Amino acid sequence: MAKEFKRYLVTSALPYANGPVHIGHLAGVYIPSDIYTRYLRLKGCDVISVCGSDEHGVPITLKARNEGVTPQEIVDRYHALIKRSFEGLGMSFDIYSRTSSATHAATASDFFRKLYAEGKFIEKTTMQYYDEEAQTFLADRYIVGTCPRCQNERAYGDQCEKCGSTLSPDELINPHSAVSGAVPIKRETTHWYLPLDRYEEFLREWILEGHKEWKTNVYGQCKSWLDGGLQPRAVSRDLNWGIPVPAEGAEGKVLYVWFDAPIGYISATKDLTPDWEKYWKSEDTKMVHFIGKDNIVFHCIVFPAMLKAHGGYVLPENVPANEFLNLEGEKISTSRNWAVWLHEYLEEFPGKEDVLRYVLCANAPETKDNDFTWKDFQTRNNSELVAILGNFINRALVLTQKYYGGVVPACGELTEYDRQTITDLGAIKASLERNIEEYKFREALKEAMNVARIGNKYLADTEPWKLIKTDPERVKTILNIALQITANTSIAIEPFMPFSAAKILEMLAVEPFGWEKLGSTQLIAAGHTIGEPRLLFEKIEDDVIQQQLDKLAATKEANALAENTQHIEPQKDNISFDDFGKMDIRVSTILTAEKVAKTKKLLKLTVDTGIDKREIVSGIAEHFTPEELVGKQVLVLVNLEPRELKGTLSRGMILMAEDASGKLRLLQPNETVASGSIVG
RNA sequence: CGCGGGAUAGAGCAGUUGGCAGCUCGUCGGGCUCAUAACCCGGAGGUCGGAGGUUCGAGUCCUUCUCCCGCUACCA
Repeated sequence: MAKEFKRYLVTSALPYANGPVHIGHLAGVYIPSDIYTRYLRLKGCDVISVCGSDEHGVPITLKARNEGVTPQEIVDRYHALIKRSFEGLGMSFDIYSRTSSATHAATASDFFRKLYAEGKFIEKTTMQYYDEEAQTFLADRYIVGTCPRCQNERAYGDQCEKCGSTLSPDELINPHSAVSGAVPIKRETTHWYLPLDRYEEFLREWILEGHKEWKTNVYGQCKSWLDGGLQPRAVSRDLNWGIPVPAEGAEGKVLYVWFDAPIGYISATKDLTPDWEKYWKSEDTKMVHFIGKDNIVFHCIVFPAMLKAHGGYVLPENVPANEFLNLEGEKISTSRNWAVWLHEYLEEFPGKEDVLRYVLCANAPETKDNDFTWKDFQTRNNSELVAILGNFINRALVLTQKYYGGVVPACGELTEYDRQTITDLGAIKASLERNIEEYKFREALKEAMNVARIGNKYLADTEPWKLIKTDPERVKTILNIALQITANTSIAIEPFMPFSAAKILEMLAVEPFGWEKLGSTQLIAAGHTIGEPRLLFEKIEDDVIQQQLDKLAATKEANALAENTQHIEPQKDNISFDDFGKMDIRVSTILTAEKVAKTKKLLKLTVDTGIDKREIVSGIAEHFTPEELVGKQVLVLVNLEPRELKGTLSRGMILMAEDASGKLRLLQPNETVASGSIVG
């Protein structure tokens, strides 16, 4: 049943070049991808691993505008930074390319041109919001206005975050551009669309029938999209940063990043080797995309549809998408600087590349979101890497130096216990292989560490330091086996911790063995002289961890400060006293409060307005618990047009003060007054 | 609103087709003293998110509810 493949093509999600790479990217995508690639190389497979910077798209142009530099300067800066830090971590891409390269421009253009010429696109003209001041069309998200449902003045063109309703830009009251603040106008624009619906049947068959082995999160997501019916998706945008659309009447239009970026995998391969077609166009190539969960749809639905439309390309054999990694309990956020940045880690923890690789793999979010904490980082280093792996290597080497001056003793007759140990060691290879090939890297890493566990147990049980006094001949066999196990650790951990694997080889003064030797007890010949033992890992002390925690605390403080000093909304237009008089605001008492089922933000309140007792639905559930509200006096606008929210008629509005960070506070009289008291 | 994923020992996770709840770390007790106070053995610790159902038997299958994350700007 398992298809035989002659070669492997491994891709890793292209990092977006508007910021550095952080531990979330590493745990989700790059570490698994590198483990997989190194494993295949070690086995002697024909494998290439490609990656590169994704350098187009609106956010980069906005960042450039904010900093007053060109988009090219932005991507140059981050491409260099990302590339360098990947190298520092030992990422073994065969090529790390970029989408602003000439090769990529040509590849992406050709790709588009072929689909265009063959009539694979459809053309649609629509009215889009245009910002005349910034001279740019605006994506839905960059239009801000008042929500027609809850009156929130900072609703986005696609959604109001306050009441949770899905919007279109047309529904916004008083829309303005988030880029310049200008009032946008409607302008006609034409775009090309890839009709994904035409590939629905093919995708359904290929994924739902053909790839039931994909991870549940990936398969489930695909099924959900396919069951919901696919829609045509625009492949072009009105923007001046990107690859120009190679078609009639396409001035000022570029390829949309989602169309452009995955083609980057192809152009990177072209930059790597003239033989690139072998990897992309032979049926016996196994292509694997390493991505994060937010990219599932693009790599499982959209890109395969593109490849299918083009024809001649292989489709991914698997897309092992990971979930997300949190940092100290909170979502990693580039804009809020809540992250551990790879380039900073490499500077602050020199020589500890493998520690990060280990911790991120051992705690990788393979089945659900996980949390990275510095405390856990320290524990894993101290009680796993130092205590189990480093310590075993050190014990074996130090004993050999002490008893035999560094010359490997000969292996004599084996005891039953020796044989059992060798059998246990031999079992690791198959299990390690199975786990890596099933993309279960966390489990695989544990298995690799078991080599050292076996070694520690072997030494503890055989006690050579005692036997040396009574049976020195037996000790030779014991240390020979201990050294063979040491050599095995180097093979087993290489995909995960290449720096440490190399150090072990160096200390043993031997050449790399290759994967197939894993489990062998004939790796080091008797009489061979080993090198000087050095410590493989060092303990990480509390103060080092504390420094990192302090750094994060400082970030948090800076964020809070920035939010408080954010710009104050400008004063609105004057209104007449009559206008003001139309508002009927009353002091009211909250009688009951409960969460509205199936919503995040809504609370259903019963209030005594003095006039009557009425129900009000309010989008404040994220700020107040029902319990703390009951009995409180609040100000209520009682003559607001009633509106139905989630099945309840809401009659009135609770008045709140909202600061720049979006936090809400109740407004109440400074001492209790009778319900129904008029405010004005 | 909808759809997808998740909830299992103090922490982090595994649990294949239903069949005696496991692993790593931590913790407690013991052993060892070659080793970076490291290593080895043993113990304690779980009503498997809540409720209901199917079954001789449910962590696993069904119904329902709650909470977290994603699908939705930056973003893996």
